[in-house]
Amino acid sequence: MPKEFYRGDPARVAVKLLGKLLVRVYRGKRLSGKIVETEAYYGIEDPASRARRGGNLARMIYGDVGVALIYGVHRQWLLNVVAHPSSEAGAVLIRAVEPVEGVETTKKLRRALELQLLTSGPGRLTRAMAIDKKLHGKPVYTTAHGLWIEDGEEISERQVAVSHRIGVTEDLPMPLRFYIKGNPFVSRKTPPARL
DNA sequence: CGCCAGATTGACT
DNA sequence: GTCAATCTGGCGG
Repeated sequence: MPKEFYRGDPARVAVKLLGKLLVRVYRGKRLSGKIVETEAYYGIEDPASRARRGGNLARMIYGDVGVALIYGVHRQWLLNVVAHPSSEAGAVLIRAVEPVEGVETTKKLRRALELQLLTSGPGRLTRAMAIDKKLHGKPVYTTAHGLWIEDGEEISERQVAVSHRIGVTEDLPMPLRFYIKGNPFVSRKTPPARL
């Protein structure tokens, strides 16, 4: 996807990412997965955003679009892509993918788990696709760094389900999690009641 | 350098 | 269902 794809409201970009193919080249092989679950995050006005904590991540959320923003939490790596309209702030968290290419390699990275558990969760998919801090800050609109997003399946509006974001302690009033209805690779947890 | 909170996961009372 | 392991990033000293 070209860089301009990521210039838009984070929630809108999050929806557009559903069905796209996340591609990682690992040891010369293509690992890929169809994106089936995303969440949108905003700037400091968003209580769940890393931007609120300041520092480098905040600068990146307010910075150039289309770059991978990867940070660690609970010993996992979380993959986001910076996405927002010009001179605003935001990012999209990739929460789950459906394995497409390189499933065997992916299984090794995750040590023989059920297929369904390989990539259905933000920490799971980064591990399964060997995505870590080395890719932090790299653009995903070129194939130059071994991580990018390709066009994929067309998803119609009625296949998209929305809910509140998962795991956040304080959410915004509007639902910002988007996933493909009925897809078995969507992470299972139910979103907590919002405040 | 030590402290704390957390966009999670998986093991277990 | 509950719960703690374990690590990153920000911040204070």
